[in-house]
Amino acid sequence: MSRSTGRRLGRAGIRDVAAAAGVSITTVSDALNGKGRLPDATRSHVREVADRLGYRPSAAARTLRTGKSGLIGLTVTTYGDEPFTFTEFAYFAEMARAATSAALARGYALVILPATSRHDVWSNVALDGTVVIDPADGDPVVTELVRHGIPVVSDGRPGGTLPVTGWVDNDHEAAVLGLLDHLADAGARRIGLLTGTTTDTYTRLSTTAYLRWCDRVGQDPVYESYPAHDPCAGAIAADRLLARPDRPDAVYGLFDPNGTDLLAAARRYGLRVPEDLLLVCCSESTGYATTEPPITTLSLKPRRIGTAVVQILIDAIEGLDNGRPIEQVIPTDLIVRTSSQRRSPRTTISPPRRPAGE
Amino acid sequence: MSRSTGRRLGRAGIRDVAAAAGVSITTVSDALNGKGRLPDATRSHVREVADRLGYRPSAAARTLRTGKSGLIGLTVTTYGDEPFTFTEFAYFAEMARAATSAALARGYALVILPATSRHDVWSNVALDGTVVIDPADGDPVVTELVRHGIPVVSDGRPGGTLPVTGWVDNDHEAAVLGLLDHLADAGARRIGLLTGTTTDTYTRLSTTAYLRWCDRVGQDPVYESYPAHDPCAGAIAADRLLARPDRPDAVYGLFDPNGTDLLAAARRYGLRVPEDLLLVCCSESTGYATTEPPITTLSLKPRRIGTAVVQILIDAIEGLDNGRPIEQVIPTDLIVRTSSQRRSPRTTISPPRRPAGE
DNA sequence: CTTGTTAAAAGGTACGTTTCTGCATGGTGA
DNA sequence: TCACCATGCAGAAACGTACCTTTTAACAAG
Repeated sequence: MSRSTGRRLGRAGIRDVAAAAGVSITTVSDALNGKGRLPDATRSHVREVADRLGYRPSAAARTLRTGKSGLIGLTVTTYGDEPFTFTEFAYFAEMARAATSAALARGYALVILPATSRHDVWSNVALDGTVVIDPADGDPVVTELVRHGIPVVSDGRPGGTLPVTGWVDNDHEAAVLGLLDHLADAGARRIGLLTGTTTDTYTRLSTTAYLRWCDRVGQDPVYESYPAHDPCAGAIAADRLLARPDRPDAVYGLFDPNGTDLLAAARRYGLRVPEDLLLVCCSESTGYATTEPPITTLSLKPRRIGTAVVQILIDAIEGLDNGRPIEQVIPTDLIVRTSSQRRSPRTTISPPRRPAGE
Repeated sequence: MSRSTGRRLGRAGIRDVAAAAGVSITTVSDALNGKGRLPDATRSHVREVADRLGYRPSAAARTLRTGKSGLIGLTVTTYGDEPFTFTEFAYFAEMARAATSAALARGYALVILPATSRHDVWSNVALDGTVVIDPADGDPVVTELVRHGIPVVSDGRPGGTLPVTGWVDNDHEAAVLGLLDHLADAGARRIGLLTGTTTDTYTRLSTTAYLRWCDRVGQDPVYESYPAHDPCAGAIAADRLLARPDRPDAVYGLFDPNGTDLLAAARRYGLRVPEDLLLVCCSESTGYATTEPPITTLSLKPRRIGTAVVQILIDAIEGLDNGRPIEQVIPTDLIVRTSSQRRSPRTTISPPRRPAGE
C-alpha cells in the first residue's frame, strides 16, 4: 500500500517527521513533548527535523486523545442578537480582558459563547471549563455542563441551587450600604436610586440593600427603574427621578451610563452638582474623572474578578483545587470625586488618581 | 472482550447510542446529521435514544474527522501583558461584539488570541480561520497561518506584502480630510492634531492625511504625539498642545479618550468650547453626546467592520468567495455635535441621535 | 427463475495524536 | 556465565467520529 508514503497535500504529520528523522512515532512524540527517556541528541535531532518540515501537531487529534482542549468558554448573557448589554459594556470589556490575560498566562484560550444560540455552538466546541457571567437561577446550560463533569465558575454568586464549581462576586450589599453612608455623611437628606427592571442578582441585591438602608435610617425610598439593556431608557428614567415632587438631593445610579444621564438631567433642571445634588454611579469608566464635575464612582474591580474566576476555574480543571476556597469575594472600590462632596471640596483630600485601575 | 460493553464512566459515545437503539454507528451518525437515506421512523427513534442517553457528539473527534472546528481566531495586539490598548477600548469592544454576533449567527465561535504569547496557544487550538486586527508589516503569525492554508482576514489594510485572504478598513485619509474641512468650515484658522507615537497603519495614515491637508491649505502643522497605549500620557499631551505659543483654535484627537482630555485641558486654560476652541475626536463612546458641551466624534463604525470581517472570513472558509470582493472599505461617520459648531449652534440642524450606533 | 433496482442498514477505515507495553542492547554484580 | 537492571526505542491500541463501500432484503420486470 502507499500508506507509508501516503502524501498529505496539506500539512506534515507526526508520521512524516518520524520517517524523515528515521525514528518511530513514539520517539517523535516523546521528543517534542519532553517525555520519555531520550538522549538529548535524539531529542534535538527530532526537533530540528520537525522544525524543518514545519510540523504542527494537530490540536484536534491531541484533544481527542488527551481529553483536554486548552479552551475555556466565556459565557455572556445576550439581549436579542447582541452579546452583553451596553450598560455592562466597560465592566464586561475589562473583565474579559483580564480573564483573557490570566487564561493565556496559563496556556489556555478563551472562547466567547452566548448563553443561548440557535445553532448549538456549545456542543461544537470542546471546552475544558466555562466561565459564566451572572447565570440565571436554573440556567440549563450550566446544569448541562456540570452534568457532563465540566467545571463551571460564575462571575456573580449563583442564585438557587445552581451546582457551580465556584464563584466570584463582590459584596454588593456592603458596597451599597457603604456608599449610601458616604452620601449621608456628605449631607444627603433624601437619597434616590436609579435601578433596573431586570431580576439579575446584581440589580436585586443592590436594590434590596438600598431599601434596607432606607428602612434603617427612616427615609422613604425614592427610586425609578428602567430596562437596563435599553441604552435610551436610562436618560428618561434619570429625568423622571429628578422630576418627582419628592426630588432626592442625592442619587445613586446602578449602571455605567447613569452618571452622564443624571448629570445631563440635573443640568436640564438647573441643579448644581454637588451643591444641589450629590451623584454616585457604578462604573468602570475613567471618563468620570474628567466630567464637569468629576463623578464619584463605585468600581466592582472587574479585572480582579476576571482574573480570580479564571484562576479558580483552571485550578479546578487541573485538579489543584483541593481545600482551596472556591468562593471568593472581591472588595469594591469607591472612587470619591467632586460629585459626592458637598462641603469644602477644595480642601478635601482626594485619593491618589489611579492610571487605569487596579 | 468487554469492548462492546466497555463502560465509559463519563459520557455516552455514538457507539452506546447505536447499541441502545439497536442500529449501527453509521445509522446513528446519519440520523443525527440528517444525511443518508433513512425512514423517518428510524431517524426519530435514534434521536430519541440519543436524547435519553444525553449523548453529545465529541467536538474533538468531529474536528479531527472533518477538518473543520467551527472556531475562528480573533487576534488582538498586546502591549505588555494586556490584550489590546486602553485607547482602542471602545472600538475593540464594539468590533468584537459585532464579530461575535456575526460568527455565532453562522455557527462559528470566536477564540481570543494574542498576537504573541509565550506558550504558543496558537498551535493548541484548531482554527478554521483568523481575524487579525491591525497586523504588523511582516507579521510572522499571519505568514505562518497563511502558509498552512488557513484563511486570514484583517481589520485594517495590511502594509507590505502580507498575504492575507482579505481585509476591511475605513478610508482614513478621506475621513481626516473631510473632518478637517468641516472644522475649517466652522471657522477654524489653525487646526491642531493629537496623535500617537506608534507606527500602526491608522496612526500613520491619519497623520499623513493631516500633514497633506495642512500643506494644501497652507497651514503650519501643529501637533503633539504621545504613546497611545499609556492612559495617562494623553492628558499631558493635550495640555502640551494647548500650552504652545502657536496654540491651535481647533483640535482633532486621534484616540478615544482625547475628547475628555482636551476638554479638561481647555478648561484649565480657560478656553471655551466651541467659542475659543473647536474639538473633534475619534471615538465610539456615546458618552460624548452628554459632555458639556457635547463633542463631535468620528466613528469608524466598528460594528460594520466586525461584521464584514467575519462574513468575508467565513465565506472564504466555506469556499463561497468566488469573485466576491475580498477588500471592503467601510465609510466613517462624523457625528457633528456642539464642540465643532462655532456659529449659531442652536439653529443648526443636528443629525438624528442614534440609540446605540449603526 | 433470473436479473435488475432500490431502500435500509451494516462494516470498516482513516483522521493524527498520546501512551501503555514490550523488545532489544549493553553494562554490572554475584 | 548468568541473572538483573536501566536505557533507548518501536509496536500498536485507543480516542469518537464521518463517510465510503458493501451487504441484505424486498420486490418488480423480464
